[in-house]
Amino acid sequence: MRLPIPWKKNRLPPFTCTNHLYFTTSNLTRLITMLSSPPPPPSSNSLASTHLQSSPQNHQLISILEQCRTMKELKQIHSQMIRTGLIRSPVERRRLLSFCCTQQSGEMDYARLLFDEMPNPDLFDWNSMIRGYSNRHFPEAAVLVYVEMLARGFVPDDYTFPFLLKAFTRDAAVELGDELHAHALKFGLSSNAHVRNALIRMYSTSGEIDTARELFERSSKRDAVMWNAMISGYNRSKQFVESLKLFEGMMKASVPPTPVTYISVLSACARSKHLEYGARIHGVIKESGMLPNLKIENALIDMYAECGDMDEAWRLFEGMKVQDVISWTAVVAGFADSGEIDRARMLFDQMPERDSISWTAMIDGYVRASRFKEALEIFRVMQVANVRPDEFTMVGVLAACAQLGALGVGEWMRLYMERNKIRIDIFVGNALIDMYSKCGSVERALEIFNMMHRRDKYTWTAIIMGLAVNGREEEALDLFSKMLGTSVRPDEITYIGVLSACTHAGLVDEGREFFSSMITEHGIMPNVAHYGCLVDLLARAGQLEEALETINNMPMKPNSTVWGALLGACRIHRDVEMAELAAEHLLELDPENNAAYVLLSNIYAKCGKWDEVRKVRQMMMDRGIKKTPGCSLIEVNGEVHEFVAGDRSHPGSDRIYSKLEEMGKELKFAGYVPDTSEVFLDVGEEEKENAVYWHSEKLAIAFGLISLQSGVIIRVVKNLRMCFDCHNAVQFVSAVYDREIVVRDRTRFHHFRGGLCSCNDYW
DNA sequence: GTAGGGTTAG
Repeated sequence: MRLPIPWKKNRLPPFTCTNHLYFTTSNLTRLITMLSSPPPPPSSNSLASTHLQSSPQNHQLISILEQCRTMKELKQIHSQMIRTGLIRSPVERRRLLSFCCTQQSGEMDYARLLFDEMPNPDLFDWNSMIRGYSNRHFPEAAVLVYVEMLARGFVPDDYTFPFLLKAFTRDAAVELGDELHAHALKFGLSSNAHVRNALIRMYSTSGEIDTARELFERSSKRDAVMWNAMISGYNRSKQFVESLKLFEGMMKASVPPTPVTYISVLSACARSKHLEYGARIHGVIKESGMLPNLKIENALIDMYAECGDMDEAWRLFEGMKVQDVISWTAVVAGFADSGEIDRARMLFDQMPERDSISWTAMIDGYVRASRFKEALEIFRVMQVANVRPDEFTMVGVLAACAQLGALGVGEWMRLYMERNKIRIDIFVGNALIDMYSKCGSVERALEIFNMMHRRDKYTWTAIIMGLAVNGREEEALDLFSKMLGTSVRPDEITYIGVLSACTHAGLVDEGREFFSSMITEHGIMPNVAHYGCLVDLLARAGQLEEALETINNMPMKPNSTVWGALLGACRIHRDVEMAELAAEHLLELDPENNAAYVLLSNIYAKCGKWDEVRKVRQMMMDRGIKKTPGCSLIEVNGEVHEFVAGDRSHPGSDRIYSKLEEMGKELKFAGYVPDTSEVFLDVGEEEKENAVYWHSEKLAIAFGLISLQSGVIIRVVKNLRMCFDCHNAVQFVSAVYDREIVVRDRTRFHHFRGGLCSCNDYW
């Protein structure tokens, strides 16, 4: 079939007029051919139905049908219609079908049954079916009906495509968009404004914003709706500057903006944090006489809140005659974002009505405020309130699980999603990979990665990072080279993952190579974090001088992470002189950095320089600097337990400490010697032993040994780096108690099994 | 006798 399609050749190759194979090879066409069948015989009951309709009983039924509100009522009416024979009237049948397809309460399964019973469905009925599936967000089902319709010899009209395309998700738009566009052209419908706007929307959904723009440009008449469609298309592709430019163009073309125009433009200002422009638009809106208007006011509140002007957002909110759930959510999210999380919570509790978006905004607020347990707690309350979480919600709670290292809760979330039919879309998939990686369950992370159909740079970055910190550096680098074979490009964060893989594995040469190919091959200029990785890589591998040289030659000012990396390596390599230099720079940049003091004193202590240790301690006291207390989390039965060193606040404390004592004996029997070289205090040997005995991770592990069945992996999350003694002790525990233990510390994972650690003592 | 554009969250 050759199609007379006037279209630019280089832009849309699959259906330009030169490609006449298109319709014969496509999936849709194959389906259409497969389904093609002779049309059903014409109905023979039209006369009868005319006769039936006139009975008084049927008149009554028809008027009840007109007022019908629920499916239950509809089904009753339907059965009566069958009894009286009214069902044979095509008009009344159609009314039943329309109800199912267009009403909120309508059911598409029932619609399909009705439709299949229709002797002669016409184009209106086919459109109704398509519209019904579309409204319920079943694009695939809508397309199938469309295909069936073509196979039965019907020709779509200018209603068909807007209905069909309305529900298109990104996947559907990518897969079928071009082909359906070709159909619209073939049927001569593409110049219809409704069809064209539907196509513009569809292309901006599939990411082909330039194609959308081309449709827009090629239109002879552009009304406000078309401008709006194009502006929101740019919003959808996150090209906010283009949205604003287009709005300017609309003004120049003297097309009067509608409320929707302003809502879209304000959204563009909000998301690009363009407060000044937003405020100007605010002025224009005031003059337009469109206010008060709930939706515009909501957009204004959102714009001010996102741009950080909470005073103005709050003023607007308070001045509103009516507020809806969107207005409330915008201020709650605004306060949460600006750091006033408790105020946000207070408002949240006052909300007259909360939907899943409001709950999600609150959950995300807690996550951003690093209050992860509260994020999980409010998710629980959300379920009590019987509000159904969606994909967005799950991303938030999974992030909380990731930070807490709460694998059990994370697993529960995944089951929950399965049971509640929450899809693993690309965002949820990425969040799951991150959660599993940060909980040390890299196998599960890989499972998710492998089942994802679509992967973006965040997907690849998450899995590369996950493998890198879990001691599977080679696989991380393998996946990175696989990533380079796809169309997804790495960004600066991906390279942090790649470089940390090299650091953890001590792959100095490879790391150097990646560092330079990042610049030469991908045009990514290294930032201070990349230099931090490079310094870490060199220093940890013992090339301290070279690391220092790198710092001195950096094109930007080194930050505390960079000096911290050098200082940390000095601890491993016991280089006091270099440590002093690094600490000096570090404290100059960040005088409050308690980790620097602690590291320096650790190094002095290791080298037996007790006078120096005392000096550092004195300095800390003089300056009022306190060591961040070590803190370890362990999850048991879905509850996260928290321990700090020497902690006795846990209800099971007595049992934990006696377990700890027993552990000490067992470990010593197996050859473990406490390594007190890093103890911060200059005290007697016995006290030092106690000091390391009571480190938070040992408490958490003792608790894990008591409360978790044998065979269950003990997983602990620690806020600081593990000390040498704990690392050594846990290796012994894994052998003596035959337990797999996973500890996530500040920088990486340690998987202990059979007396060995996945980090090969290189951390 | 049906329809097109929009806002709050990752």
